[in-house]
Amino acid sequence: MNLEDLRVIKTKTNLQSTLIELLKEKPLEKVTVTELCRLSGITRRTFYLHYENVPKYFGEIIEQLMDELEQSMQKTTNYRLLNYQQLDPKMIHLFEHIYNNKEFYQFIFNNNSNFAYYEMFFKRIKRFVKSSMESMDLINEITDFEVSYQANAILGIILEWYYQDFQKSVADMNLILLKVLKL
Amino acid sequence: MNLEDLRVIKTKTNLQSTLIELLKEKPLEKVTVTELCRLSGITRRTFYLHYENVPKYFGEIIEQLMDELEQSMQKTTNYRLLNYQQLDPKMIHLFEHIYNNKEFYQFIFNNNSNFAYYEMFFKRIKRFVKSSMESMDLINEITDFEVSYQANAILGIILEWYYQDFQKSVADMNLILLKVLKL
DNA sequence: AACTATATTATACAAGTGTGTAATAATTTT
DNA sequence: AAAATTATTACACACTTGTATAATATAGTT
Repeated sequence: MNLEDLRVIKTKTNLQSTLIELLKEKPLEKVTVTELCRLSGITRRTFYLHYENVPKYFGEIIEQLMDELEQSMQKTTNYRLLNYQQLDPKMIHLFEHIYNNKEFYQFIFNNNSNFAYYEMFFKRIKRFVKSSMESMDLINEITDFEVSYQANAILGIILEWYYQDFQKSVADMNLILLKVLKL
Repeated sequence: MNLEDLRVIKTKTNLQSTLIELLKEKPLEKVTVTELCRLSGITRRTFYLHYENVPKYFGEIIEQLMDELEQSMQKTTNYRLLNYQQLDPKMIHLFEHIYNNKEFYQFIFNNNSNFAYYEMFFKRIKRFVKSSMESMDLINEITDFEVSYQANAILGIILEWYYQDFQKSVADMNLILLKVLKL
């Protein structure tokens, strides 16, 4: 038995590319299932066979982005997030990934966006922060509150970057994070 | 000329109380304008004369909640958020307010929620953190990045509290915040 | 109390939503 | 290559949405 039917793959890739195209013209909340399907050349019925609605569907695309985010962060396996003393240039990968995918992160932080997207982001950062903390501090137990605190703090910086329209360079963001962690 | 017509006040209070009632039965995304208006005894046309749609309308109610939040925080004007040395019992007002309005905060953090609600929350916490930081540190300039970092960090703790279904007591949360800020 | 302003209603319409059913077509399995 | 499986289609249905228009009712103003 195959993992995915060829037909399914075809419909899904069709849908995804037309959605990406549509999002260059209009915000997500203006994309209707009807239009998406008409442009993709598939029936609405088929869409609903796979997904609930447009925002939930977009959530799947965001999950793909989050996989890439995680890979970016894992490039810096041995980097210690809270080791303020030395600036590791590898650390730059997090902000680099975000900058390279600005458009998607703008959808996540957009006013009409779904909170679920933010949560996906949050969860991945938490995972990264947790392993960073654990590799640093082998003595004490790290609580979920500490992890959520640190992870969401970093997200706060990223949010601020977004609010300032990604004016700051990736290198600047790197320094800002280090400075703020030291605080 | 009056600030608000009596008729307007009547429709708005009607709508609000029926919405609150409806939200005890079903999630926000299942509330339709049609049902809301039928139960409120007003026409759909009237609803659209005042609001855009149900989620945006609910945003107005959240703004009211945010006003209450800000009042709670202002009760502790002289409390210094980052003064780790002494635990001020007044500080409890923040978590107290959240606990007393659990149901609303569950709507904000809910998976199908609008990111706009989170942002409203974030903005208020930022304002509080900014003034706290400014009253502490009169020498250095405080950047927006530092404020967003601290504010969202606190929101991270609140989010974790929500994930753990508000099991921890208000007093516990108070201690957790202090401990984590000291970290 | 009469006049003016405007909020609300009644009604209608084109469009989109989510779901059901049976027929058809493409893919996988044997 | 034939059979079995299942994704997709075609069509239909009740429902919701957002907007338009004219009539009505209710408030505020003089």
